[in-house]
This record gives sequence, C-alpha cells and structure tokens, in this order.
Amino acid sequence: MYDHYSFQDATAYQIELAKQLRFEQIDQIETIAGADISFNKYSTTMYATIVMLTYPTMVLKSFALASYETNFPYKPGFLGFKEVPALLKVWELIENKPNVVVLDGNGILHPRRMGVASHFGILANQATIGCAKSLLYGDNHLPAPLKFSTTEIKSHGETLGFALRTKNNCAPVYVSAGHLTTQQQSLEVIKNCIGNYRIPEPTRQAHNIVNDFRTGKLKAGFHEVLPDLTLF
DNA sequence: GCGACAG
DNA sequence: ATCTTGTCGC
Repeated sequence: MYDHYSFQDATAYQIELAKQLRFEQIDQIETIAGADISFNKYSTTMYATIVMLTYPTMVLKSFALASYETNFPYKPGFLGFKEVPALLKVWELIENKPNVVVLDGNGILHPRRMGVASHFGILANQATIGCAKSLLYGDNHLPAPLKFSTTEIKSHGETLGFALRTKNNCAPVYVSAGHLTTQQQSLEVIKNCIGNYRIPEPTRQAHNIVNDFRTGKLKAGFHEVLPDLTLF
C-alpha cells in the first residue's frame, strides 16, 4: 500500500492527513479495542490483531487476526506506513466496531501530529488513542514515580500528550489523542484500562495474542472468546 | 554539525 | 519489533 512511497512522499502525505484530524468527546464507551503488530526480524510479513474488550471492565470478548506483506521500513516518525496497512486489513474482520481503539505508538505526539494512532484513525474514520512505551517527540518531563502521576508532554509550548505512570517505580507510558477524541479523554480512558501491568489492557492483550498468531498457536480470522464459567 | 529517534 | 539469562527491587 505504501511500499513505493519515498520518505519525502510520506512526509507530504502525513501533513495532508493531519488536516483531517478532529477532536471531540466520545459520548459513551462500552467497548474498547487494542491493536498491535508483530513480525519476525528481517521479515516483510506483518501479523496484525484487533482485540475487543468491555469498558471499563476490561473483559476480552473477541479478536481478529490477519497477516499482510509490507516492505516499508521502520523509521522513527513513519511507523504508520509500516503498520497501518496490516491494521486496516484486520479491521475489516471486525463486524461490530468498538467505541475507541488503543494503538501501540503515538497519536498527535508526533512532529507532524500523525503518529500511527492518528494515521489509522483517519483512514478508518475511527476514534483512536495512542499509548507509546517510550518517547518519540516532545519535552520529556517525568512524572513522580507514583501510580497515576502525570505530566504534560509539550513541544514549543503546546501540549501534545501525557507521560503517565501506570505502576509505582515503573517507566511511564506516553498517551496522546489519535483521532475523534480529546486529549483529556484519552488520558482518562487509558487510566481506566490499567490492570496490574505497566501496559494498559487493550494493547497488552493485543500484544500477547498477536504473538501467539505469529508463532502459529492461533490462526487468521475472527475469534469469539467463550465466557469464563469458573464460578460454576 | 550533533544528538534523538514510537515499533 | 525480535532474540535472550540473569539480576535487582518492591
């Protein structure tokens, strides 16, 4: 899909996509999705997943798996060109779309406001949030090492996202609005997705599942998760 | 020119 | 991103 784009083409494309960004409150969230990509080193095969969870209870309900060939290389600032095509393919397998999708990477916390979460959000016309494990862009002001401590990440005085401490004494994650949500709401939603791990449940579950797909334990397609009847 | 640099 | 053993700290 983007394999023939030069970095110059890609930069111009990002600037065009960024003009389409919209930020508004999501009125009600009942379902949330996590999206992630996995691949073998040196391979062009991207393994993609979208996992569906209840919100804010974080119960895994279903997931979809698909693979896609991509030759676009990884380069900081251009992650979307490598991952979004595969994500759009797996996205088609989801019949009942979630209220919001969380992606592993940034939204507008990006030099051209077009991180992978914003990129996917525009092309899918879908509310998205970016949650990155390390900082790509902006002035890094670390929050106190206490769970739920937060600092604003700014660039040239403009707030583009937040560093959020999801566990005591653990490195923060970097949250930013992707598309069709607000900065404050994106932070609130991610806070409500924190379980007992540093990574919020939607992307944490997506990461685990897509790795099982890559290693052959799971097959492509849409999967419903059976209810847990442990109590009986 | 130098350093930084999501996944 | 992926590969990979031990180690430090709550």
